[in-house]
Amino acid sequence: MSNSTTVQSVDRAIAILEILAREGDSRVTDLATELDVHKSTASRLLAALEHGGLVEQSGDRGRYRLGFGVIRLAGAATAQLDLAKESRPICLRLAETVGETVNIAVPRDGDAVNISQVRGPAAISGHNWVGQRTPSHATSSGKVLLAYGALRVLAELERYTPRTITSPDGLGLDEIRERGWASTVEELELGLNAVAAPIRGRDGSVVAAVSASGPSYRLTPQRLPEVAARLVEAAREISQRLGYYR
Amino acid sequence: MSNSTTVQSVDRAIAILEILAREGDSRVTDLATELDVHKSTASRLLAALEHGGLVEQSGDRGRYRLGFGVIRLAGAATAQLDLAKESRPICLRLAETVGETVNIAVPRDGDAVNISQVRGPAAISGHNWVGQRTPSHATSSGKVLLAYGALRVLAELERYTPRTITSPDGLGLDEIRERGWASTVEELELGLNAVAAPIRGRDGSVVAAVSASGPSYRLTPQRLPEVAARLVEAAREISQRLGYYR
DNA sequence: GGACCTCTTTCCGCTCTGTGGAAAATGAGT
DNA sequence: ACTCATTTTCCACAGAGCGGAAAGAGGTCC
Repeated sequence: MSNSTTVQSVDRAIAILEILAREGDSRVTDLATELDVHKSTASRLLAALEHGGLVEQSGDRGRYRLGFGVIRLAGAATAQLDLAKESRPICLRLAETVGETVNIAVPRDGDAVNISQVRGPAAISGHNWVGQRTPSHATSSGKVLLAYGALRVLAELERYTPRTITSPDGLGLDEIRERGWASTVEELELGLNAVAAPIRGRDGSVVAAVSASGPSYRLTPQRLPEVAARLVEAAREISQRLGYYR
Repeated sequence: MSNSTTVQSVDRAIAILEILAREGDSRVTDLATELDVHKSTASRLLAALEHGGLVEQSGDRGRYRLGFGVIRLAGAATAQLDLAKESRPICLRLAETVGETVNIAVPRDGDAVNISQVRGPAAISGHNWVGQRTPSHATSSGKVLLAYGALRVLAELERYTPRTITSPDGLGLDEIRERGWASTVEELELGLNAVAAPIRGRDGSVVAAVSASGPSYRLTPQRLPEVAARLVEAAREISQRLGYYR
């Protein structure tokens, strides 16, 4: 990744943000001087940044400072960095203990999206799920997110295997909440089983799910409760690291 | 300020930040689709944002998320918004009480820079100081920032009037710290007097000064201690609002 | 209130920067 | 090792961004 594949006006806009962070309130002319660009260029870049909420005018016309949009972005960044960072060591340990692939999934636009993965030690292990959207009703993470209200149940549930549950009532969301974990037995793919538990954010709402998945010859239905207990404990620990105390 | 005076590539870069805030981890192709631009355009915009620290790659090549630079900018934005917002009502009241122009000044590159102002009710009042850099040794705010270590004393101090103090030892910084306020008597301009007190941030360090200034026929040397007492009280109140408890 | 000054914003012609298409590079899966 | 999908880099070209100038806006002074 070299400097030749960048965008000069974006570089300049970012430089404006840096100057405002360092200097506070600044005028168009001062920013133009410091950037070594024409005043109208500085004014136009500031207009774009203001339109995006990253800078705002501080009362007097022509005086600019960083805007609230920056704080909003940082809030999202902090939350995302926290979940990835805090879950990593726990997932590494869990994959060793359970012997299967461990994933973290978050709710996104009606699907469960896997944001990280640690493979188990077995020679035969499943897909790379990172970044993949998975249907909520046919995955254990998805069912957790549905059961705790982080995702909405659709009226029509698509079939992936003969064992996919296609009726909303058949998902057993009440039982999942009561039990504290969800599982799937060859509902997404033949030969693939999984089990998941809910991760809570600071305010107690379920923000993600931690799951273990593996081939059905290894992760048998008989084994699911034992693995679930470990996932529930891991989810509790991750939740605490995110600031949830109960 | 219309949409016609913006910069398309900056708009696109900001849109990428918004998508990452909403979606979390995203791939180049997904961002390109959502932005309705070519993949190479998305890749190049991300490269610029990554170079500026606002996004980072989340382990896997081609997967991007918001970066730490966003959190850093937000930290600066929060600090700046707090000082302006919290000091405003207090300065409004103070200008009425004291009857003179009230300013807040912060240390910037060796000078005291005025970031806000409330004019007193008098018909004759001074300059608009907002945004103006003032020499630290010849202004009351500057002397406060020097006395409490927020600014450094220069070896050579420029003369503005016959009354300007041009020797570093003559500034009386020890006395200012002991007294808790600083003043100037026609040291920056003939006929202009001022007095200032220190504002502390959350960690107790002096981050700004609140001052009152006016014509020397009104703000006489005899009146300075009384006005100073009100400024010290106002500074204490602003400091508390910024999170300083002592 | 008018004149003057300084700064910001908007307009416009021009050129150079950003774009999209294609090729090269890269990484995952079998 | 091969295949495939995705990302990154390269390059020609045109249109987006630039700087200069004019218009707009606000403050100061008389």
